[in-house]
Amino acid sequence: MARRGRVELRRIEDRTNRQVCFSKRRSGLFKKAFELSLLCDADVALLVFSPAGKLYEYSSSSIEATYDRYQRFAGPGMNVNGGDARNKNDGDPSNIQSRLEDIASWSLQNNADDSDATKLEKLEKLEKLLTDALRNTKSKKMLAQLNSGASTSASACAQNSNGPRGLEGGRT
Amino acid sequence: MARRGRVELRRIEDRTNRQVCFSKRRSGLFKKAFELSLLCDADVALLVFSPAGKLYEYSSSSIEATYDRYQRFAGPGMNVNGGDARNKNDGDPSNIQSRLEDIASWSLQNNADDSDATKLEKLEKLEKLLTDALRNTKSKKMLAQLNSGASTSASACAQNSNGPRGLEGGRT
DNA sequence: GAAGCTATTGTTAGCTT
DNA sequence: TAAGCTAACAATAGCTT
Repeated sequence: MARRGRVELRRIEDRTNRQVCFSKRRSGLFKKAFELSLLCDADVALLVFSPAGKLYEYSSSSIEATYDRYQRFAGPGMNVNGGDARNKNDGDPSNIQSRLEDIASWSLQNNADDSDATKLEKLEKLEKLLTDALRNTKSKKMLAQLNSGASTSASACAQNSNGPRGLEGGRT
Repeated sequence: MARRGRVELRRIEDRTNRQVCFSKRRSGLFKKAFELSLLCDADVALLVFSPAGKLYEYSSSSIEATYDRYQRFAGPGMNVNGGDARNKNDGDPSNIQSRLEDIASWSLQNNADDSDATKLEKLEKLEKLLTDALRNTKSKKMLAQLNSGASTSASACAQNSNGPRGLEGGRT
């Protein structure tokens, strides 16, 4: 039913058991890595080689990019380098971008384990949603274009958009 | 005393809260990584950059060695598994749909107050984001289509080869 | 603003199918 | 062999100090 006691922290000797444990814990580890990057806006790169030599990877941006960053950071006696080239809109000006990134990220993560057929189904649904959203946006854009004057009356509006008011009605 | 409900999977907006969460979860993640490598005899490399740019690393052997191994492995074939699945019953598409609806709703509401010129600017930005997301989704879909062998629906394959970063494919 | 507490959610070892 | 179940264990969000 359930385990008898605490987990012993040493190599699992039984081969089958070790493989099953690897599969389960790898799954959990990748989930945790993903959650950390999403919740806390961290850059995470994770490489795992199974005992059999099979590779599993996750990265919130890309393995290569994160490793490059690591080398610049830890390699030579590089200076502090707190900030970096990445321009994450931290002040959540257009929070839309963050959320789209979240969706893409989540989608990728979530699809990784499915069969290709199931994955395809989900992706088709997502594609439709995005297509609809895009069509809707284009439509509104056209309207705004007409209203703002056919010719480009580029006005100097502050690009300061406030946070996502009314967005917090979160889903579970 | 304790949390009210389940954790929302989105970026934590409050900075202090995000920092505390980062610290706690980072600790948990590294522990899990260590346990995986020990229990299952796996080679694990983990790089984490905090939002502030601070580096945290763990590797069962060495970051460099594992990255070298990764390059040799992923270089030619590009057959790599990404992260793993999450709650299976937590309907994937519906969650995505909710979030897209949130975005659309927010966009609509948020744009109401703006001048048309500003609105136009924002909509153009949103359009670009959606276009990118759609292209990315089509890419992944095409990949899934190829892997699943049979084409279930008559959707045309996208032409862009600008695939998503983490090509997932190998399932065994 | 770090450290400790605990109710609550989340993970998983051993089992069953 | 893989997939699903559930009791037991572990992680942690919000709180207090």
